[in-house]
Amino acid sequence: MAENHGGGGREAAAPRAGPPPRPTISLPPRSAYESLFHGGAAGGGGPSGVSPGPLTLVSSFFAEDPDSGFQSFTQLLQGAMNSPVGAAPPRRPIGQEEKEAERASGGGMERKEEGGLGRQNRPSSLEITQPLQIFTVPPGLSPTSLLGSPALFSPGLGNFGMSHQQALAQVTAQAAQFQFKMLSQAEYPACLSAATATSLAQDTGSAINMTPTQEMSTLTSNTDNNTFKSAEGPHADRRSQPTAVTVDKPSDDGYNWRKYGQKMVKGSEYPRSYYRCTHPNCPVKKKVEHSLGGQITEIIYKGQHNHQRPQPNKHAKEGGTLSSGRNEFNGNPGIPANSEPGSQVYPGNFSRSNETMPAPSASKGDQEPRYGTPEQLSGASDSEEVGNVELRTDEGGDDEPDSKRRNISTSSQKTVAEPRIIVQTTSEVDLLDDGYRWRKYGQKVVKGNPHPRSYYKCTYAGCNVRKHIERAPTDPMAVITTYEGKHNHDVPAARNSSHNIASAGVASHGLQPKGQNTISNNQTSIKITDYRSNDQRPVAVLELKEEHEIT
DNA sequence: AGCCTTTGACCAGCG
DNA sequence: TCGCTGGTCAAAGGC
Repeated sequence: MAENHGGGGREAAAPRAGPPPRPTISLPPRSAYESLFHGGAAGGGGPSGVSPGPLTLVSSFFAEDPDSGFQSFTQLLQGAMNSPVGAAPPRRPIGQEEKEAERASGGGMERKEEGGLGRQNRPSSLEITQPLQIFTVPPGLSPTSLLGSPALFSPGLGNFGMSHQQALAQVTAQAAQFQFKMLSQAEYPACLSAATATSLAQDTGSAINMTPTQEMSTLTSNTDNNTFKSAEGPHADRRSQPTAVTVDKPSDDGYNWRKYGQKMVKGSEYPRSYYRCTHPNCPVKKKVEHSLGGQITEIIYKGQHNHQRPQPNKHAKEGGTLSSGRNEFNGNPGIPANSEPGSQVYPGNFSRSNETMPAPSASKGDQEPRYGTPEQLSGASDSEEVGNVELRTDEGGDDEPDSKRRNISTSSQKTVAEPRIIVQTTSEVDLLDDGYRWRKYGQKVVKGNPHPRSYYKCTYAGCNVRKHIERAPTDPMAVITTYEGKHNHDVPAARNSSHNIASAGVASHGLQPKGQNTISNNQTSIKITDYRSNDQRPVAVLELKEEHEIT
């Protein structure tokens, strides 16, 4: 094994400064999510006539579910804080998180069902019919101030200290969790592990327009604290056992990969291998970090497969691994060809057989869902894998450091028990692609938020539309996008026609800021978006518009 | 023969 | 400009 791939000692493995612990998002009971997506009459149909105040509207947006213990947005947030699922307090001091993680680690990575995963009744319909909610911010109240206002997110319920970023993180986390629960409980046996559910969700993602994958990350972030309790039930005991990653064939994810490089990376004691999909013209690559023992410590996927997963050939040379079931979770998780760009991290416990994780299948339609059959689900459960899933976002640019931090924190500190699988897109711009072309002209790090807020200008000549993007401190996939101005041109054809499915996906979900064209120059549109969805569709969107007169 | 891995070298981005 | 670093190339060899 080449130690220093680059040779010449160029890749000195100087230990990197301790990474900031990963922020975690605690999750509320799923009912909150149902509230979110089943917003009833008040929010569902959109207010007609009188435009309600932000708080009113948002509250109605998140309420109305009879099953929900939370009747308002505020309560939703409150629920997040008190959620037994997200046992970790929302804004727990970082140090405490680590301590808890250590403590839990010592206790054996136990994961038990707690408070709801797989237990609560689920509505049968997973369809998100909630239209994009838009409300008008009264003049004089800027979106920023609105978002930053404790009153918006925690009126009267004791959460006044919460910043909008924190609230955003929680909201998105809740939305994500909602998805997961919906799927794992409504669609799958209670014993279905999180990863399994994810896989299934991915298979069914087109139908339900969302997948739980992202919330897995969220859930897994709790896993770091070992607060995530899987629905494994009797298998929980097994989880308490140290789970060494035994995925020694990182390419066994259903796709064919060719290794094209390996090198030591700074900050990691393990070599990193580079693979690319062997399918012609498929841009997908993945990076795999191994421990010296061959255990995978991290897998980072980048790009989207533009083809279906190769049909399994049980008589092929890899039949041995196939016979035990591929580690589908290792497959480019949820990166079907038509998924929007985005990034997810899928750290998780790999089963002892390392091949049992069902994975999202890129294939749909006529192709039988290999990865989602009840048989597989049971198999997955029996194999004790999954359940420990942490979804993190990782985009090329700004989040790269975060990825590295995770790498250190989990791989080094948690040994190699939980490889993280990351799906990485190429850039923040891609992630937030709205069809237009943007040039980044600045970014700024805001105190309290490890993710810089980035500023973009429309590159079209004469167009002065700008947008800036801010990520929730706890979850970079939770994004606040603020548009300023109105495009004086159409969406560039190239982007429209072929850029990526992201645009289409976003557009189809109301994220494509079509409204932008209707936004006057003196209008600001803010979107709070959680892109954490396996098909890269937003799982939660809150759009605010600020209109103010030009005097 | 074709595909894969290995591995030294090169390149580009960034501070 | 320079050094560091991550990512990639491509020749060589193995299966």
